[in-house]
Amino acid sequence: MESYLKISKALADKNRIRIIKMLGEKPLCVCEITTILGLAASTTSNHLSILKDARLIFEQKDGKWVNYYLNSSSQDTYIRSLLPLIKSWMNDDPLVAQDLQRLEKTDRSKLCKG
Amino acid sequence: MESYLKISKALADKNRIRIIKMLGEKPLCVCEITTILGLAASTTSNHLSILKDARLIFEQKDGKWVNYYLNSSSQDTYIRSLLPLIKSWMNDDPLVAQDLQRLEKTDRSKLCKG
DNA sequence: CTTATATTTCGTCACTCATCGAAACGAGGT
DNA sequence: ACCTCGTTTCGATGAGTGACGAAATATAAG
Repeated sequence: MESYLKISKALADKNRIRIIKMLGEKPLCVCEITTILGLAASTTSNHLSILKDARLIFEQKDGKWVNYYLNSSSQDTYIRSLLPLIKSWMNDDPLVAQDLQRLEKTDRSKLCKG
Repeated sequence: MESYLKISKALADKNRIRIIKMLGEKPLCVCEITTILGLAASTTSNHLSILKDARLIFEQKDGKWVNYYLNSSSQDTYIRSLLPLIKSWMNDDPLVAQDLQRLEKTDRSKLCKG
Protein backbone atom coordinates (compact mmCIF):
# COMPACT_ATOMS: atom_id res chain seq x y z
CA MET A 1 0.00 0.00 0.00
CA GLU A 2 2.78 2.45 0.93
CA SER A 3 4.56 1.69 -2.32
CA TYR A 4 1.35 2.11 -4.30
CA LEU A 5 0.62 5.44 -2.62
CA LYS A 6 4.09 6.78 -3.28
CA ILE A 7 3.82 5.86 -6.98
CA SER A 8 0.27 7.06 -7.47
CA LYS A 9 0.96 10.38 -5.74
CA ALA A 10 4.03 10.83 -7.93
CA LEU A 11 1.86 10.26 -11.00
CA ALA A 12 -0.94 12.60 -9.89
CA ASP A 13 0.73 15.85 -10.93
CA LYS A 14 0.65 17.60 -14.27
CA ASN A 15 4.30 18.59 -14.44
CA ARG A 16 5.51 15.17 -13.32
CA ILE A 17 3.41 13.56 -16.05
CA ARG A 18 5.00 15.93 -18.55
CA ILE A 19 8.40 14.75 -17.33
CA ILE A 20 7.39 11.09 -17.65
CA LYS A 21 6.13 11.68 -21.18
CA MET A 22 9.35 13.46 -22.16
CA LEU A 23 11.57 10.78 -20.66
CA GLY A 24 9.54 8.25 -22.66
CA GLU A 25 11.20 9.73 -25.74
CA LYS A 26 14.77 9.88 -24.50
CA PRO A 27 16.88 10.47 -21.39
CA LEU A 28 17.21 14.12 -20.43
CA CYS A 29 19.21 16.27 -18.07
CA VAL A 30 17.68 18.61 -15.50
CA CYS A 31 18.30 21.80 -17.46
CA GLU A 32 16.58 20.42 -20.57
CA ILE A 33 13.52 19.46 -18.54
CA THR A 34 13.60 22.76 -16.67
CA THR A 35 13.61 24.80 -19.88
CA ILE A 36 10.76 22.90 -21.48
CA LEU A 37 8.58 22.91 -18.36
CA GLY A 38 9.30 26.61 -17.80
CA LEU A 39 9.83 26.13 -14.07
CA ALA A 40 12.60 27.12 -11.69
CA ALA A 41 15.47 24.63 -11.69
CA SER A 42 14.89 23.89 -8.02
CA THR A 43 11.25 23.04 -8.70
CA THR A 44 12.23 20.64 -11.47
CA SER A 45 14.81 19.06 -9.21
CA ASN A 46 12.15 18.54 -6.57
CA HIS A 47 9.78 16.86 -9.05
CA LEU A 48 12.59 14.61 -10.22
CA SER A 49 13.41 13.57 -6.68
CA ILE A 50 9.76 12.61 -6.11
CA LEU A 51 9.73 10.50 -9.27
CA LYS A 52 13.08 8.98 -8.36
CA ASP A 53 11.90 8.21 -4.83
CA ALA A 54 8.97 6.31 -6.34
CA ARG A 55 11.48 4.49 -8.58
CA LEU A 56 9.67 5.62 -11.71
CA ILE A 57 12.92 7.14 -13.00
CA PHE A 58 16.61 6.77 -12.20
CA GLU A 59 19.60 9.02 -12.66
CA GLN A 60 23.05 8.61 -14.09
CA LYS A 61 25.76 11.21 -13.72
CA ASP A 62 27.61 12.35 -16.80
CA GLY A 63 30.20 14.92 -15.85
CA LYS A 64 28.50 18.22 -15.21
CA TRP A 65 25.11 16.78 -16.07
CA VAL A 66 22.70 14.45 -14.34
CA ASN A 67 20.74 12.44 -16.89
CA TYR A 68 17.39 10.99 -15.92
CA TYR A 69 15.98 7.80 -17.42
CA LEU A 70 12.51 6.32 -17.35
CA ASN A 71 12.63 3.08 -15.36
CA SER A 72 10.88 1.11 -18.13
CA SER A 73 12.34 -2.23 -17.11
CA SER A 74 11.27 -1.99 -13.47
CA GLN A 75 10.16 -5.22 -11.85
CA ASP A 76 7.71 -3.41 -9.61
CA THR A 77 4.11 -4.51 -10.25
CA TYR A 78 2.62 -1.04 -10.14
CA ILE A 79 5.28 0.55 -12.31
CA ARG A 80 5.19 -2.28 -14.86
CA SER A 81 1.46 -1.74 -15.26
CA LEU A 82 1.28 2.01 -15.09
CA LEU A 83 4.19 3.21 -17.22
CA PRO A 84 2.91 1.56 -20.43
CA LEU A 85 -0.54 3.01 -19.81
CA ILE A 86 0.83 6.51 -19.39
CA LYS A 87 2.92 5.98 -22.49
CA SER A 88 -0.30 5.39 -24.43
CA TRP A 89 -2.25 8.18 -22.76
CA MET A 90 -2.37 11.95 -23.27
CA ASN A 91 -0.39 11.93 -26.51
CA ASP A 92 -2.85 14.37 -28.05
CA ASP A 93 -2.82 16.67 -25.07
CA PRO A 94 -1.71 20.08 -26.40
CA LEU A 95 0.85 20.67 -23.70
CA VAL A 96 2.38 17.19 -23.93
CA ALA A 97 2.49 17.39 -27.72
CA GLN A 98 4.21 20.76 -27.55
CA ASP A 99 6.77 19.43 -25.07
CA LEU A 100 7.63 16.47 -27.29
CA GLN A 101 7.83 18.65 -30.37
CA ARG A 102 10.25 20.99 -28.67
CA LEU A 103 12.32 17.98 -27.65
CA GLU A 104 12.50 16.75 -31.24
CA LYS A 105 13.41 20.07 -32.74
CA THR A 106 15.99 21.23 -30.22
CA ASP A 107 19.12 19.77 -28.72
CA ARG A 108 20.74 20.15 -25.34
CA SER A 109 23.17 22.86 -26.47
CA LYS A 110 20.25 25.15 -27.23
CA LEU A 111 17.99 24.20 -24.33
CA CYS A 112 20.66 24.64 -21.67
CA LYS A 113 23.77 26.82 -21.38
CA GLY A 114 21.65 29.98 -21.24
CA MET B 1 -5.09 15.67 -19.05
CA GLU B 2 -7.61 17.30 -16.70
CA SER B 3 -9.67 14.11 -16.62
CA TYR B 4 -6.56 12.01 -15.98
CA LEU B 5 -5.47 14.30 -13.14
CA LYS B 6 -8.86 14.21 -11.47
CA ILE B 7 -8.91 10.41 -11.59
CA SER B 8 -5.29 9.90 -10.53
CA LYS B 9 -5.62 12.33 -7.63
CA ALA B 10 -8.77 10.54 -6.53
CA LEU B 11 -6.85 7.26 -6.55
CA ALA B 12 -3.81 8.62 -4.70
CA ASP B 13 -5.27 8.43 -1.21
CA LYS B 14 -5.25 5.53 1.23
CA ASN B 15 -8.81 5.87 2.48
CA ARG B 16 -10.23 6.33 -1.02
CA ILE B 17 -8.44 3.16 -2.12
CA ARG B 18 -9.98 1.37 0.84
CA ILE B 19 -13.39 2.58 -0.35
CA ILE B 20 -12.71 1.40 -3.91
CA LYS B 21 -11.64 -2.01 -2.64
CA MET B 22 -14.75 -2.32 -0.49
CA LEU B 23 -17.09 -1.26 -3.27
CA GLY B 24 -15.39 -3.91 -5.42
CA GLU B 25 -17.12 -6.46 -3.20
CA LYS B 26 -20.59 -4.93 -3.09
CA PRO B 27 -22.44 -1.62 -3.04
CA LEU B 28 -22.40 0.11 0.32
CA CYS B 29 -24.06 3.04 2.03
CA VAL B 30 -22.19 5.92 3.64
CA CYS B 31 -22.64 4.73 7.21
CA GLU B 32 -21.22 1.29 6.44
CA ILE B 33 -18.15 2.83 4.84
CA THR B 34 -17.83 5.34 7.66
CA THR B 35 -17.87 2.67 10.33
CA ILE B 36 -15.28 0.48 8.63
CA LEU B 37 -12.94 3.34 7.82
CA GLY B 38 -13.29 4.74 11.33
CA LEU B 39 -13.64 8.31 10.09
CA ALA B 40 -16.16 11.06 10.74
CA ALA B 41 -19.23 10.75 8.52
CA SER B 42 -18.48 14.13 6.96
CA THR B 43 -14.98 12.98 6.02
CA THR B 44 -16.33 9.86 4.35
CA SER B 45 -18.90 11.93 2.50
CA ASN B 46 -16.10 14.17 1.24
CA HIS B 47 -14.06 11.20 -0.02
CA LEU B 48 -17.11 9.81 -1.76
CA SER B 49 -17.78 13.11 -3.49
CA ILE B 50 -14.21 13.18 -4.81
CA LEU B 51 -14.54 9.63 -6.17
CA LYS B 52 -17.95 10.47 -7.62
CA ASP B 53 -16.62 13.64 -9.22
CA ALA B 54 -13.96 11.53 -10.95
CA ARG B 55 -16.74 9.16 -12.04
CA LEU B 56 -15.06 6.21 -10.38
CA ILE B 57 -18.24 5.55 -8.41
CA PHE B 58 -21.88 6.53 -8.67
CA GLU B 59 -24.71 6.79 -6.19
CA GLN B 60 -28.25 5.58 -6.04
CA LYS B 61 -30.74 6.72 -3.43
CA ASP B 62 -32.68 4.12 -1.52
CA GLY B 63 -35.02 5.82 0.91
CA LYS B 64 -33.02 7.01 3.86
CA TRP B 65 -29.80 5.57 2.47
CA VAL B 66 -27.47 6.56 -0.34
CA ASN B 67 -25.83 3.50 -1.86
CA TYR B 68 -22.56 3.85 -3.69
CA TYR B 69 -21.51 1.60 -6.57
CA LEU B 70 -18.18 1.08 -8.27
CA ASN B 71 -18.44 2.34 -11.85
CA SER B 72 -17.04 -0.90 -13.28
CA SER B 73 -18.69 -0.51 -16.66
CA SER B 74 -17.38 2.99 -17.30
CA GLN B 75 -16.42 3.78 -20.87
CA ASP B 76 -13.69 6.18 -19.77
CA THR B 77 -10.25 5.04 -20.92
CA TYR B 78 -8.48 5.76 -17.66
CA ILE B 79 -11.12 4.19 -15.48
CA ARG B 80 -11.43 1.10 -17.68
CA SER B 81 -7.70 0.52 -17.32
CA LEU B 82 -7.20 1.48 -13.70
CA LEU B 83 -10.14 -0.11 -11.89
CA PRO B 84 -9.22 -3.70 -12.88
CA LEU B 85 -5.63 -3.06 -11.82
CA ILE B 86 -6.67 -1.79 -8.43
CA LYS B 87 -8.99 -4.76 -8.11
CA SER B 88 -5.95 -7.03 -8.49
CA TRP B 89 -3.68 -4.96 -6.25
CA MET B 90 -3.29 -4.68 -2.48
CA ASN B 91 -5.46 -7.68 -1.67
CA ASP B 92 -2.92 -8.86 0.87
CA ASP B 93 -2.58 -5.46 2.46
CA PRO B 94 -3.48 -5.94 6.15
CA LEU B 95 -5.80 -2.97 6.30
CA VAL B 96 -7.62 -3.82 3.07
CA ALA B 97 -7.95 -7.46 4.10
CA GLN B 98 -9.38 -6.42 7.45
CA ASP B 99 -11.87 -4.09 5.78
CA LEU B 100 -13.11 -6.83 3.46
CA GLN B 101 -13.31 -9.34 6.25
CA ARG B 102 -15.42 -6.99 8.33
CA LEU B 103 -17.66 -6.48 5.32
CA GLU B 104 -18.17 -10.21 4.91
CA LYS B 105 -18.89 -10.89 8.54
CA THR B 106 -21.19 -7.99 9.28
CA ASP B 107 -24.33 -6.60 7.74
CA ARG B 108 -25.71 -3.10 7.50
CA SER B 109 -27.95 -3.45 10.53
CA LYS B 110 -24.90 -3.96 12.73
CA LEU B 111 -22.56 -1.49 11.04
CA CYS B 112 -25.00 1.41 11.09
CA LYS B 113 -27.90 2.40 13.33
CA GLY B 114 -25.70 3.01 16.33
C1' DC C 1 42.72 29.20 -8.86
C1' DT C 2 38.93 31.49 -10.63
C1' DT C 3 34.93 31.37 -13.32
C1' DA C 4 30.91 29.40 -15.45
C1' DT C 5 27.37 26.03 -15.80
C1' DA C 6 24.48 22.26 -13.76
C1' DT C 7 22.25 20.61 -9.89
C1' DT C 8 20.63 20.20 -5.14
C1' DT C 9 19.45 21.96 -0.60
C1' DC C 10 17.18 25.29 2.24
C1' DG C 11 13.81 28.62 3.83
C1' DT C 12 9.61 30.61 2.79
C1' DC C 13 5.05 31.51 0.98
C1' DA C 14 0.57 30.47 -0.82
C1' DC C 15 -2.50 27.01 -1.57
C1' DT C 16 -4.61 22.60 -1.35
C1' DC C 17 -6.40 18.91 1.31
C1' DA C 18 -7.77 15.44 4.98
C1' DT C 19 -9.98 15.73 9.05
C1' DC C 20 -13.25 17.09 12.59
C1' DG C 21 -17.55 18.87 14.92
C1' DA C 22 -21.67 21.43 14.44
C1' DA C 23 -25.42 22.63 11.85
C1' DA C 24 -28.61 21.85 8.06
C1' DC C 25 -31.18 18.72 5.12
C1' DG C 26 -34.10 14.45 3.90
C1' DA C 27 -36.77 10.62 4.48
C1' DG C 28 -39.13 7.25 7.52
C1' DG C 29 -41.31 5.85 11.63
C1' DT C 30 -44.08 7.15 15.97
C1' DA D 1 -46.16 17.38 13.87
C1' DC D 2 -42.13 15.31 16.04
C1' DC D 3 -38.28 12.45 16.50
C1' DT D 4 -34.60 9.61 14.68
C1' DC D 5 -31.22 8.14 11.68
C1' DG D 6 -28.50 8.82 7.42
C1' DT D 7 -26.24 12.15 4.76
C1' DT D 8 -24.36 16.53 3.22
C1' DT D 9 -22.77 21.21 3.87
C1' DC D 10 -20.18 24.54 6.40
C1' DG D 11 -16.42 26.65 8.82
C1' DA D 12 -12.05 25.71 11.25
C1' DT D 13 -7.64 23.60 11.69
C1' DG D 14 -3.36 21.28 10.99
C1' DA D 15 -0.50 18.79 7.62
C1' DG D 16 1.20 18.46 3.23
C1' DT D 17 2.69 20.36 -1.32
C1' DG D 18 4.18 23.10 -5.40
C1' DA D 19 6.37 27.12 -6.33
C1' DC D 20 10.22 30.47 -5.99
C1' DG D 21 14.91 32.63 -5.03
C1' DA D 22 19.15 32.37 -2.68
C1' DA D 23 22.77 29.77 -1.07
C1' DA D 24 25.53 25.58 -1.25
C1' DT D 25 27.74 21.83 -3.94
C1' DA D 26 29.94 19.69 -8.04
C1' DT D 27 32.28 19.51 -12.15
C1' DA D 28 34.31 21.38 -16.23
C1' DA D 29 36.80 25.04 -18.55
C1' DG D 30 39.84 29.01 -18.85
